[in-house]
Amino acid sequence: MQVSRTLDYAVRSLIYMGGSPGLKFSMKQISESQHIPQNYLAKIMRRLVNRGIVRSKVGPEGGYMLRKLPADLNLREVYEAIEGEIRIIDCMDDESVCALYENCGQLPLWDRLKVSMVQLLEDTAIGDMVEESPRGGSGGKEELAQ
Amino acid sequence: MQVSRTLDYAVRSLIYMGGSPGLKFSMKQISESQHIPQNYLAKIMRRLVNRGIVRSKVGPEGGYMLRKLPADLNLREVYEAIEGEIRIIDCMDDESVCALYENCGQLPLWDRLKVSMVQLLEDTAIGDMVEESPRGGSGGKEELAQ
DNA sequence: CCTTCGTGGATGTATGAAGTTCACGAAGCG
DNA sequence: CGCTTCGTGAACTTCATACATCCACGAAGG
Repeated sequence: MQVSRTLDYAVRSLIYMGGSPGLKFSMKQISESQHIPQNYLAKIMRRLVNRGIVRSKVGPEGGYMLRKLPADLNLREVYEAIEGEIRIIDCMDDESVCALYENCGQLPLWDRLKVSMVQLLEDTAIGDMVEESPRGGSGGKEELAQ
Repeated sequence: MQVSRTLDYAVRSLIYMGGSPGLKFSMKQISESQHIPQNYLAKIMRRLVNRGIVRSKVGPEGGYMLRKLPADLNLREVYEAIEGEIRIIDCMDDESVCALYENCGQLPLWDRLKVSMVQLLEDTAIGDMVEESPRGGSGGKEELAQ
């Protein structure tokens, strides 16, 4: 019942970027400042790009930009971009998994847990986390997006 | 961010036992009715025994019994017996894990998530789940404890 | 046309969950 | 007493997947 390091990396990166909204960040900038292996970060960023959370630009002066204001980007979107649909237990939406599905007393609990989790994630924006970050995400030394 | 199958097994077994409080169940009874490999169930049951959640009896006519009424056994106890202390992310109580600990904006989120999770688990008893189980846990064909 | 830098896919690795095996000893029963 | 039942404890195997690396490719700016 833990959050993956991959999600941690993604959130970290977005908080960093959210510290200077409107700026563009190279993979190197992000990976070095956030202590994330660059090649691995590349894979994570692609998921965020595919989900429309960040915009990418290739070539010299390339990098990534948030597509939304940090205050409008909630954690549920990020979670789902990285982990896929939220599910607490395998059988949750797929009764073929478990022989006891029809007679399962624990499903309601896991469902309540999921609902409260989704609620919390939805109510939290990257912007909120930027503010809770002592140094407020990135430092502002980045170049302006073209 | 999923519950382990092991925890699922533990909860299942306890719901089953909670269906007939005061009765004793052999490992075979539990493993067969709940579709859990018997040798693996043995390992799970030992954790529940060590945590004082169930009582065991060895030898012929041996088996397991709940030590509490199902209504008094909450899910947090069970969770912690199986998974250890609840933590959403590795760095949660151990700042040595992460270089960014002091400057981390996401910790408050994971902490809120943990708190709400603990709350929910604590507020749910095995007894509640027995009632939500269509057939109400075990069927009542078990022998009385001596 | 040379360099920069993200893309996409293939590949490697290591950890932990899930499951198995087995020798042991407690305890009921004849 | 001796046989059988049945949980105990530890060692061991298997397998999936999270995490990470590598590299050839192509877009784009100077």
